Amino acid sequence: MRGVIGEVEEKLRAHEYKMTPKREHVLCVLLENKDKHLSAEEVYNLVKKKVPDVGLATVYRTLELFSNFDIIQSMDFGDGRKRYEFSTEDKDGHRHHHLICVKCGKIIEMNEDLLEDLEERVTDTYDFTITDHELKIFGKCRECALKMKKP
Amino acid sequence: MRGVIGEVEEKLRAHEYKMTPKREHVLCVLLENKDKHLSAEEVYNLVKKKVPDVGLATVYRTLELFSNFDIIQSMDFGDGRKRYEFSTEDKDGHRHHHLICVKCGKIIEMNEDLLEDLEERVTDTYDFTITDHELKIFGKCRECALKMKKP
DNA sequence: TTTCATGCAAAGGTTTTGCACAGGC
DNA sequence: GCCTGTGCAAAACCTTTGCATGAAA
Repeated sequence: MRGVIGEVEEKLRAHEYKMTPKREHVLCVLLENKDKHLSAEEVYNLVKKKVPDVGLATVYRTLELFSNFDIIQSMDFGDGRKRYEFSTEDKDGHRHHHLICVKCGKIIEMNEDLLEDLEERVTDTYDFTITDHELKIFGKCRECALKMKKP
Repeated sequence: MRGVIGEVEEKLRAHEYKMTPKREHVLCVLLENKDKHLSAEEVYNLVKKKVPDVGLATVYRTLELFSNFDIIQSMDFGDGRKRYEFSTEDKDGHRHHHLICVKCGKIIEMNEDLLEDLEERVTDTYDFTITDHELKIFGKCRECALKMKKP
């Protein structure tokens, strides 16, 4: 885990930014919540627990900074706020994808890269140079699907 | 084209809403810009050209109304505002997908439904009942890819 | 007359920005 | 001392809501 912080520090330093204690706390919160998709305010509240004198603006600025260097990813599930997640990209730099339950809002991650052949077809058909893709699948998770059967 | 307006009118009436002149203008603007992905404000400005006394709130309310009845679709390309498009869904109710040029912002539509086998795999693996999906592919369009070669 | 639609202005929620101060090199 | 990072508050931005007016059935 320490190693990750070091890596990020290097990435930042390479662009003339420093790894400050506040930034480290933001990063830690994101690392401790790899499975979640935190909003800026959620990150803010979690950081505040450790460092009460942090400002919301700093959190926003830090998230933007991390996002610019692909340390974290910002995403949007259509609820009016951005959500952030520590980047666990594969070697191709692709995001992983999400199953979004329209009933309970649960978000399930798919780590597979299932779109390779699709990419090929797109590249051929549209003459489009793909750098990334994002797939959201909406539906009902098992629990909610079961609930629906017994109303 | 007239037929479309009639269809929408029916859909609305089925839910006890009326097709008013303002709503019709909003619909027309969306029909006339099927290929674009207009923001609420862009719709507002276009409607204003025809009916100067329209209010922004009405446009928002109308877009919300149409959206609820799947007459139009709202989507999000990550630029902080929702965009709207007249629904040209296929029979399965699936959205079509988008290629988003990260250089010029151009959005190219893919009307194909390329994800059928993927859906099967997801259903099997995650026990997830899919109702819809949304795929965004980021990259460079041909023009921008060419520009990049001669800097 | 009763109901729904609308314009305007205000409020709401999220994110960004301006500015002065603090802190490390 | 200089430069970056930071907190606070204000602003900006998109969207929603309240309310009184207006149109329609």
